[in-house]
Amino acid sequence: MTGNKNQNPHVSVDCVIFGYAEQQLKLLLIRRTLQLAKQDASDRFMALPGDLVLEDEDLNQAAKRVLKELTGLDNVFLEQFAAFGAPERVKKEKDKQWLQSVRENPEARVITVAYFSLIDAAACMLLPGSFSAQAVWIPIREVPELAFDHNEIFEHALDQLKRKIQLRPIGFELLPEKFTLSELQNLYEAILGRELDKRNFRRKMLRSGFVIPLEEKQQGVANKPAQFYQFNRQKYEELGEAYVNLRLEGDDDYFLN
Amino acid sequence: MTGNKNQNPHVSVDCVIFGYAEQQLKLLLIRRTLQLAKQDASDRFMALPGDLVLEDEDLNQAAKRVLKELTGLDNVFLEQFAAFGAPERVKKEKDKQWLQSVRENPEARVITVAYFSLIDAAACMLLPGSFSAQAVWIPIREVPELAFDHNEIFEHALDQLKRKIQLRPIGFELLPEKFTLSELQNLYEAILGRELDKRNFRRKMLRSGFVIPLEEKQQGVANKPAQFYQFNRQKYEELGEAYVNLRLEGDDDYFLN
DNA sequence: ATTTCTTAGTGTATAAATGACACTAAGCCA
DNA sequence: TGGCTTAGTGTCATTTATACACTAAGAAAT
Repeated sequence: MTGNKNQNPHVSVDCVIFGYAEQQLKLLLIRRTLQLAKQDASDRFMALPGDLVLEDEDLNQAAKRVLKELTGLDNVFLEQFAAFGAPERVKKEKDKQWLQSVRENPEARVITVAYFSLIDAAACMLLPGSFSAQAVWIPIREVPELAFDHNEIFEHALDQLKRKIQLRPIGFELLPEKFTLSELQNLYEAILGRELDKRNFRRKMLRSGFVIPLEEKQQGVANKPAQFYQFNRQKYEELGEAYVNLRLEGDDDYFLN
Repeated sequence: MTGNKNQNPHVSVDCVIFGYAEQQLKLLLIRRTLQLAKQDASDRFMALPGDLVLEDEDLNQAAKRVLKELTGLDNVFLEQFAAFGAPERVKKEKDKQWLQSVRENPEARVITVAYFSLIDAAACMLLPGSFSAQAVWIPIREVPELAFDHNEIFEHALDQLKRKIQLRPIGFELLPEKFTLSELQNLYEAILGRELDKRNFRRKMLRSGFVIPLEEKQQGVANKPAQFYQFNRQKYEELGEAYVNLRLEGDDDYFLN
């Protein structure tokens, strides 16, 4: 965590950072380590990256700062999605030791504002620097028990992502500049946790106008080389905050008609 | 505001409470009055109902408490939608005097968690009691300059409502138990700020299964009496948090396909 | 050179939803 | 009885959704 001066000890931000690598959706977690290097219970839990908000800092700024310190990335998708403020959320036995080692007032109630972020995992070298901790990518199906109420926050973020991805073309944030439609489909399948029909998926994406084909094709693959595409950022920006129909077939969890 | 003991001076909740009456969508606001009855600048601004969170109180509880104290209503639609935490949000000149009269530490930065609520305005008699203030219903097109960043919070809530109403059948929360389809359409038009085709609207609502016809009809109206309907709460509960396609025609702000 | 393997890429038919549009029905009142 | 007002209804053309199976291209192995 950052230096202690000028922190607001009552409000923090936590970031649920999603990345996509090796055909899997992953979550960026911090492996907590106590300075004292003594093994204890509270050291066993990984946590979402987060920090107390500084006294003169906006919430969004604070989230950006956490993300930047950890990943080196700036100007990536980052959106507030909920505040968590149960009085007992930082008062569980499992978290006590760690809080004592790192907070001036470990008993204080802390309300946290949660953000979710989508990044191209390949484009970010992890900088464990200022967090005095290690950052690791964990596949979302393998997320262990986390510190505080971070499992709840993560689940909430994943729900959010599943919905939002069908209302706004944000999936592209997880991919590199150029990508194939199969990669894009794979990503959607990883997020939604179900398989999609290839032809319907391609039709939907192409008609939406958010993917534009490049001249380039894959090279040196042991099969028919795939066409590369690019995200249509201009159209995305014209969109503003509006929603788009990107609903994909078979989502009984979503639309029931 | 409630008694000062055990408040967390750093976190508040604010409620954007929508009601529907006289064919208009309205916002419930508090007319601030200083105990001292002296006229000053900060007294001119109305504000969203809100309060500091108590030390041992969950955020949702705090919002419920504010709503209950003000309207007497419990068990109504109330949903967190965003946190606002700009450092300067409580530091504008216009709000200073009022803060001094009501807060122990008027300089303190306050992060607020905003909720939006939908209630049947007719079912609630306003109880200005503990707020030492008057509550008033203001049509949403006539909302004046408000205290703090409350205009921003309100606009945000209204956006949210416009979208959400097309993804979940929450419009009914604003109506009495029994209502006519024309009333329902009117409500949607008031929220969305545009006119809808009567036949398409009725088809959509009836097919959705969220309205069920009653035996009863209007009485004593100077025209063909309308059928009464009821909201299908059972189907709503089965829905859980899932989204439904309730999109209405002509929403260029929403879906662009 | 031919075969094999693997992933890319394509089209159609049916069903359902959307959107545009105009007249009749019922009751009250003058 | 006629006039006023709001309720209530149906169709057609277009678009969208869904289910479904084969060919194309390249690399590697024989």
